[in-house]
Amino acid sequence: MCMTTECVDRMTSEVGIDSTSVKEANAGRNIREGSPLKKGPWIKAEDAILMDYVAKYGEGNWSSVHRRTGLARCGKSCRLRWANHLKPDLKKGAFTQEEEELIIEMHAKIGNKWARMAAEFPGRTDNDIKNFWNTRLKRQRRAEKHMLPLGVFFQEFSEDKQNKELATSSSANSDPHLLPINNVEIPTAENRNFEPSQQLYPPGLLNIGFSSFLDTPATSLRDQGLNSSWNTHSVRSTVHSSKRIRGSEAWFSDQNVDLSQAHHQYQNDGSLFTQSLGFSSLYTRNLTSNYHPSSAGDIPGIHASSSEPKLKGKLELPSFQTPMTSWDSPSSVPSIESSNTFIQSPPNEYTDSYSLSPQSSDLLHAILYGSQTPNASRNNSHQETSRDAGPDSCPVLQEIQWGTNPDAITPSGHTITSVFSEYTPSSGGSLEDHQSIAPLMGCNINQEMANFTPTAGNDDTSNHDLFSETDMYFSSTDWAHDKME
DNA sequence: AATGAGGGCAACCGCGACATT
DNA sequence: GAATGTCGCGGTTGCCCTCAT
Repeated sequence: MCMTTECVDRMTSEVGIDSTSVKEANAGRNIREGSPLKKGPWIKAEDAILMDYVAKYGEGNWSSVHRRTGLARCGKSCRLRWANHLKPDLKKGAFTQEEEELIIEMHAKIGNKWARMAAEFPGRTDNDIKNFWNTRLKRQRRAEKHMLPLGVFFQEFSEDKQNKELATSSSANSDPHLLPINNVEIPTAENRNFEPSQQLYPPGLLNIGFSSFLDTPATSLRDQGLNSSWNTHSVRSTVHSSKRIRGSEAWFSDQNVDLSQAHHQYQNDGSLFTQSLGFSSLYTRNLTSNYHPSSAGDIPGIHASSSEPKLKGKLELPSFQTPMTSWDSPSSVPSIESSNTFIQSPPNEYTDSYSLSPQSSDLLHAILYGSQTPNASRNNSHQETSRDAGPDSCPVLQEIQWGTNPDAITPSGHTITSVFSEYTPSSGGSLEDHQSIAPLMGCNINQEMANFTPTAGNDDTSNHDLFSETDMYFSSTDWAHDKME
């Protein structure tokens, strides 16, 4: 279809739009594609035409915009432009802290349902929220690039131990595709197609203490003032969730926390377990209804010593979150971004309420903002560049120190200690004390790492392979290189 | 001052759901 | 019931700006 000058004149007169402005608006249309429709940035003249059209015909019938006004834009483009920019009640500007917190909470519950989220934010568009979230992911990925390759880290801690312990522990594992970390077996780099299948973890486990922390802007962590004691044994990272959960497994192991016991516990009382970690009841419901772990064996890649029941039921997944049935035979390999999103998007149904319980919200706040930390997201984004990957900004170090800072105050006035106390099961099970929860939260890592004993691959390359070559656990190897320099 | 990296944002694309013919 | 059109959603890309080196 060719929009001739005569056509434009005729149509614009019908609609009452100045034909000159239409001609002006249509200048520079996408000639290359041979399309009568224009692509790319909108100009004011186009906006004016579209606004006139909406004023006259109302929202909708986007496909007729081109027909009725001669505006060389497709209906979809018009709808998008209107919805994202021209709509009168749109709220522009940075997200407030409250909005950010709500986004985080909602994303934890419903995943990448931007439109549904936007419905809860008057004046905000799904695109706004999506961009906001993706920006966080970018930041997150950047932070990951600078984190410590744990192989190096572990080696530093265990060089003096591994030689004498290697013989006994390595003999315990005969699977060449698995590198044991104590009792936890981890697929080696040989399983290149392997991608952690996060949905096979208890959703809440992934969601609190790891991914939420992951979301925390680097400066938010740095600004907690927890930056004074960097040393060569400190981990520098915001760890990818898939890495973090793996680390947590090692921590469980190192803390003599038996995963099977832990899982038994939340099989018996999912709420206790999840709440102990600050999970909302939403996750509890998932744990108790869809997820029935009874031992570490329910978590692929963790090979418990006994046989266990498998996952029951099918978890509802966001569109991109293709379920995988096993660690080494993924039906698809989601991107890192997807993985992140996945982890942060437990496959839960939309619930009747977005709000976490006050207590879990407290813990969420504690995780996200630490001690009276002013939100440092976009306004400080430029301070969060690669410079923040320096020793002073080691997120995990801050996790460690944060974990040792019992007086950190949540926005609602609770100390970290009190929140932990509130959520720590008072008795029974292997998660009965802070010590067992702390590893989940990244606390006391020094001790645990110090206890860590590589049981295989006691050379540089094997660790390196495990933690960086796969691109799934650790995205960067340049940290060690930097460190050498 | 030049340059590259990263952040933020706008817009497009592909796909699926739904309505209409 | 099939074909077609429309709309909405989620994912991705590209551009521009800022900042650090």
